[in-house]
Amino acid sequence: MDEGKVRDSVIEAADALYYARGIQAVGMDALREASGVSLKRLYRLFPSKEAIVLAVLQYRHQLWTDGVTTAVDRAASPEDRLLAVYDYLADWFASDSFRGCGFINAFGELGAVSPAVAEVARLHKHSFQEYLGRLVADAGGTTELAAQLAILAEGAQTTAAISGTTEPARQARRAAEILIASIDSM
Amino acid sequence: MDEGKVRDSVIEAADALYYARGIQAVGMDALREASGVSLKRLYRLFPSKEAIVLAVLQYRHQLWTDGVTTAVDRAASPEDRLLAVYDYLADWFASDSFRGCGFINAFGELGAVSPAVAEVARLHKHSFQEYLGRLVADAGGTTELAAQLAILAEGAQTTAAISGTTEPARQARRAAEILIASIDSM
DNA sequence: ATAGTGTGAGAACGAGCGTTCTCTACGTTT
DNA sequence: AAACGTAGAGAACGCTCGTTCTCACACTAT
Repeated sequence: MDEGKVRDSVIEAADALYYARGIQAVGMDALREASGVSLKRLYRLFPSKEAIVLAVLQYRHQLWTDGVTTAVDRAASPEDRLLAVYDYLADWFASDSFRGCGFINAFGELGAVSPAVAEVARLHKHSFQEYLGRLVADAGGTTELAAQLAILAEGAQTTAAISGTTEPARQARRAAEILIASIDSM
Repeated sequence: MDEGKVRDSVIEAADALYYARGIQAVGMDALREASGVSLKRLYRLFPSKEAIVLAVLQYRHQLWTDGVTTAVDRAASPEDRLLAVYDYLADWFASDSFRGCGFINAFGELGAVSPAVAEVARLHKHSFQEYLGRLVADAGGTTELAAQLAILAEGAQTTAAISGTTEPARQARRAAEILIASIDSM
C-alpha cells in the first residue's frame, strides 16, 4: 500500500489511542495492533515514538484549525464569527470521545520532559490566539480582548473535560458576549 | 523520627517532583533519593504509588485552598475579594516553579487511566467553583457568573503554563472586572 | 527456475518501572 | 552478655516499555 496513506492511518490510530488513554499509557504494541501496521514498518515510517507523538499533534492541530475556521465561516457578522468559536466548543464537548484539549493534556503529561512537545503546544495555542486576534480586529476589538476570549476558550475546555459537562461552552459564550459588547463602551 | 512528620516530608518531596517533571516520569527510586526515606519505609507509609499520588493531590488542594482564602480575606469589598483570586494567580504564575495547575496536569496524564485521580481533580475544581459561588453571592452575582469566573481562572492557568508568561492573570482579572460590573445592569 | 531483495510477524534485548525480599547491623530487653 | 526484633540499604523480581533483530516467505529480475 502507498506509504503516505499508511502513514496517515497510523497517525489517525495513534491520535485516537493517545487522546483516549494518554500518551504514555499507549505502547508501540497497542499502536501496532490498532493500526494493523507491523512494528518494523512503524519504525520505517517514524524514527521514534516521539516523532509519532509530534505528528499526531500536528494532525490534531490541523483538525482543530479546520473545525474552528469552518464553524466561524458559517457566521456573517464579526461578532457572530467570534461567538461561533464557542458553539464549536459546545459541539465538541458533546462528542462522547471528548477528553479535553489534546495539547493541554500532552503538555501536562510530557511538557516538562519533552521540549518538543512543550513547543508544539505553545505554537498551537499561539496560532489560536493569533487567529482570534484577527477575528477580534474585524469586530473592532483590542488584542487584550482576543487574549481574554482565548482564556475563556481554554478554561471552558479544561472545565468541561474535568467536570464531564458541556455547560462551560455556553457559559464561556455568554461571558464572551458581555466582553464583546463592552467594546462599544471603550 | 515521628511517622506523621516523615509522611508529610515524603508528600512534600513527591509533590515537588511530580509537579516539576510529571507523575509518571518520577520513579519510586527518585522519590526515595529526594525524600531520604527508604523504599521499605515508603511502602510502610503508603500502600502504593497511586496512594502517594492521591495524598500529594490532597496536599496540593490544601495549599491552593489556603493560598486563595488568605489572599481573598485580605480584601474588603465583595468585588475586591473576587478579584483577589486573580491577583493570587498572578503571584503564583510568577514563581519560577510554576508549571500549570497540578490537577489539570494530573488529569491529562492519568485521568483516563486512574478513576481515582480523575475524581480527585473533579472534586478539587468543584470545591473551587463552590467557593467562588459563595464569593459571587456576596457580591450579588449569579451562579452563572461564578462559573464564568472559574472558567477565566482555569483558562489563565493553562494559558500561563503553556505560554510561559504571567500576563493571562491580569487579562483574566480585567475580564472578570467587566463581568462583575455587568451585575448591576441585570 | 533461481538468486536476490524486501516484507511481516513476532521474538529478543536492555532499560526502567513498581514492588518485594534479603541481609546486615544496630538497639533493646532480660 | 546474649538473644531478639526492627530498620535501612539496595539487590532482586516480574513486568512493560521502546527499539532492534531474526527468520521464514513472497515477489521480482535475469
